Amino acid sequence: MKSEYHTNQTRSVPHAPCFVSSLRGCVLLLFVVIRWEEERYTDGSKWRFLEHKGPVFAPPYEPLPDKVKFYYDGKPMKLNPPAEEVATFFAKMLDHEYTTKDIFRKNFFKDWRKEMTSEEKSKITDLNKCNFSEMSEYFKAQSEARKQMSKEEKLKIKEENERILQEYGFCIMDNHKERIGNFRIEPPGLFRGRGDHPKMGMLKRRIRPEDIIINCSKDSKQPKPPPGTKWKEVRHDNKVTWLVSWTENIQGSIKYIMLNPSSRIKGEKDWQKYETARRLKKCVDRIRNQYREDWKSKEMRIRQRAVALYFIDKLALRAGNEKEEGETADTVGCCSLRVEHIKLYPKMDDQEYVVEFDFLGKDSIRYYNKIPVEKRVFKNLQLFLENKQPEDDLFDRLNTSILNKHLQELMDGLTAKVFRTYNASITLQQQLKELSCSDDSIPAKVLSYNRANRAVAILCNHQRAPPKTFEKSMQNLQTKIDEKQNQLSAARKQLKAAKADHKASHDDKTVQRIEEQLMKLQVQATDREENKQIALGTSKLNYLDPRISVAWCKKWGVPIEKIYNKTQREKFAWAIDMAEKDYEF
DNA sequence: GGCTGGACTTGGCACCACGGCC
DNA sequence: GGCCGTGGTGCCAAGTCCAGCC
Repeated sequence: MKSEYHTNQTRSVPHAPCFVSSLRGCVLLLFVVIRWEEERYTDGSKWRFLEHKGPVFAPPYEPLPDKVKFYYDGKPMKLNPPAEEVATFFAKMLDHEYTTKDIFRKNFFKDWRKEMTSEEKSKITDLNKCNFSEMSEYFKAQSEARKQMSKEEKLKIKEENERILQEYGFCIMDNHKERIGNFRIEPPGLFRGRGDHPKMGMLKRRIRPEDIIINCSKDSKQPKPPPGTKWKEVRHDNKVTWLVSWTENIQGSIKYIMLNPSSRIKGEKDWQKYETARRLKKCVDRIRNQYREDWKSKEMRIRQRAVALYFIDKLALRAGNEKEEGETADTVGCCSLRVEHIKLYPKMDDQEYVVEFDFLGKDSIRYYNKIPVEKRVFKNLQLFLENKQPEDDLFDRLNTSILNKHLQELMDGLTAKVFRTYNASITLQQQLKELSCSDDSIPAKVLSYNRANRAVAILCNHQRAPPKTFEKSMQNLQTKIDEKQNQLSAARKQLKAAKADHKASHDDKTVQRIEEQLMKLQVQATDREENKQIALGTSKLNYLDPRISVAWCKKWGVPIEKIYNKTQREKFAWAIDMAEKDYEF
């Protein structure tokens, strides 16, 4: 069996017919087509053979040493292991703001009490009387000790991790050895949602083998549960891509272990996504004309649909599914916008028909934007707002399902999120065309690339909190620039003097080298400053057709390593193989 | 047509290994 | 050789979308 496997490293065979363009030999070409035909199942199945070793469980709880005490109402109290474990979760977060929040404390205390013995329960009735500080100190000391470990000890841990990775981190799917994404089961702890989450502080319970569903092929060697335990179920469902699943107890949703982005199955899906977006490019004008027409429709539902689609297209808003109230943080997308999230200004400064958006989107990231819109859109919005309360839906005749059904009719495979992919990728391509300059040095070209990437991140509202070390690191960089400038003027002086004396010419090069170094630093500073509150990663990883970047690198002679790190190159191996310098999205 | 569960993608952030610098 | 800053990575939450059910 083993000799048939291709590892990621040795595999040079692309996953899709388009890869053919980058291949030279006919024999190889034939092989690609056959292999592709073989693996692209028409019956909806995702694989024929799947073998893996199952998940790695979180290490069991180790009770605290007796000297580390928990105090209730000033008196030491030894907790039983289950209650003690949950207490340690809280103690570990003591420095975090979370533990001061009412909801967090309330949820935690309620779930903690469930783990107590009846005796503990009757004693511990008020979280405010609990003192976790000794526990907290103990964990801080432990993490400090970990940092102070000797090289040998650190190496040993590293080797052990590597061993686990080798054993559990790979699977075999249809003749390929593939890297698994997240083969470790999430450890128990306190749930921390994002934003104002009503469930923050609840206990995320420990996952046991009895909770685990294994998915593998019948003819594979099945993973063994830890001694003395059983899996919940072993199934052989090749219509799905996951290897392991379990149900988490906070939302009752299912969690999965799936393959790494570098895997064939993920790469193919990614490629498909961008192909759908490219198909949208071909018919986007038609669709835009259509929704503009629909702004005039007699039917309210059609007008709403058309205005919502306009926002999704123009502003790259997310679809906005309905959410169960009280289960999650109150966030919205386009279809779930409420009256309170927009304000209309017939005139603002020198612009007409301005809409102001202010709402919390995915991950409770604020979306704030003021944009002028067409008069028709504006009038429609006024109509939608009539006789409504702030908490009413802006688009009361619309939801994502209605919208996506409509989109499906306009183009096969079209959904709301395709617009985000399309607009992100087309923006990158346009920006790169505008910003790139052949006279630029490599660092300047990379800055242009980052700026194009940044334009997309801004469009998609990918924000981040400024890094905690931002100010300091900017200062450090500025110091370096100042030093370099001094160095440069010194070198220039020297050169001038040398020239006057008709001395050696190699000093010329020294000046040049310093100039380059200085320019590099200045570019770095600009890039970092502009990037203060913008996160580039998400768009780079999920929205930008990597073939645009690969082609750009080839066209402008920028090494791909300057744009994609190793992991990203692995994820985008298909694109690196495929795209030539003239690739057009 | 609404509801729900399931599968899969997208998202920000904390943490830590690693490389550069003194 | 130790310190410091940072990029990369893992973590895991939170979206999207679809199928199947009634």
